[in-house]
Amino acid sequence: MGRTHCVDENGLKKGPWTPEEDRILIDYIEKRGHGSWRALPKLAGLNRCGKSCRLRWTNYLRPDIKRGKFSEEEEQTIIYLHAVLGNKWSVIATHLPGRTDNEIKNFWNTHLKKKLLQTGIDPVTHRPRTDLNNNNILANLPQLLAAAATFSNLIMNNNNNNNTIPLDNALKWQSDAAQFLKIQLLHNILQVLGSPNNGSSSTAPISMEAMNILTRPTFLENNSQLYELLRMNSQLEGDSNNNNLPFPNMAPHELTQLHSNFLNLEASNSHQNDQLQLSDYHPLGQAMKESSKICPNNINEHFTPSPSSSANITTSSKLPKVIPGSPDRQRPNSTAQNKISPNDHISNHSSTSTTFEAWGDLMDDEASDSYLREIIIDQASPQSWPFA
DNA sequence: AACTAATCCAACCGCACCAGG
DNA sequence: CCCTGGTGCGGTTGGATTAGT
Repeated sequence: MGRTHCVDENGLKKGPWTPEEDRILIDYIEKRGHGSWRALPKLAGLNRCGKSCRLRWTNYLRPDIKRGKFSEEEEQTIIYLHAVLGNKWSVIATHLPGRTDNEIKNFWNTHLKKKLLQTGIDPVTHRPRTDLNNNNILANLPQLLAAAATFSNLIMNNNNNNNTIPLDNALKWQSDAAQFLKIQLLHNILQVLGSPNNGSSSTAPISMEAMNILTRPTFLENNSQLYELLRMNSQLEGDSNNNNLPFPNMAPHELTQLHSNFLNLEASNSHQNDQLQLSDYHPLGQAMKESSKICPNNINEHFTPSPSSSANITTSSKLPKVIPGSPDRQRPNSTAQNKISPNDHISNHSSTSTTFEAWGDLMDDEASDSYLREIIIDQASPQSWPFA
């Protein structure tokens, strides 16, 4: 694996290491230590550059390197730390004994990135994906639904298992994430319903199907604020008679307020006063916080978000705790409880009707909308919200 | 069985940082 | 302060392997 055998301009070998070269390098370092990497190859009798030797040792030959698959715990730690630190692989590696930065980086790029994307999370920002525009929202809704459903189901499962005490923070985090996804779904649906130039020729049928779901008594009961937002949207579209929606008696100023509230949802992701911090939700983060109390410089030294990292975690909020999002990692007992199976929606449910039904089911979940209501209702004053 | 596409991952590249002179 | 060598780090490459047709 790796590169072909070749020789650079100085006659030094490049490419994959042979077992013999490995043995020479190990023998030398075990006896004398690596010392100066530049001098090592000559002293050890290797026709390699020092850099190549260092890389081979640190990424592969070191005796304390752990091989094999990453555990679930390691996965979650990586995603958590990536959200906090960005692509600081070496720092992340210091929290995963036996794993190298290179290995973690590769694992991230080949597995975790995709996993997060599948669950509707942007792997760069660690927020729900924002690359879903009016034209492709319908195609992507199933994924977002699957993500939200997965979050919800995980919460349910954990609650049912009386597992909440050690996982309280993590569950809250997940709950927040699920609610956040719902807000995003609403936002996206409103876009579809409300945009006259959404590029879709199926606007009217979608609206009707959506309305069928949204007018369910249970949905209405549990999500009245959402419903009013939809009504408002309908009115903005010119449906002044609100033929499709109830609550026909809402005063114009109330509509204006609702509109304003909704815009506030989208307005900003920067000025947050009551932010939740990742460190409040992940055990590692809590440990770090404790550590920083003992040694105040510690946390800055090790956990200053990279300027290039858009995660900017200490100023963002409500990042979802990592969950086993890929279908093959679903908990066995979660399948039966799934109102929406991720598999179903990703692979089977292509109709908008099914999508909206699923969304309706999700939003009907009585345990899931209080936060949503709170957000919508409380939007009277400008408040930051991680809506990208 | 043969071919192609997708995935994996060791290794390389180039830049940045730091310490010593 | 500047220069230079050594090292660390993040991004990228490309051959090997695996999966799919």
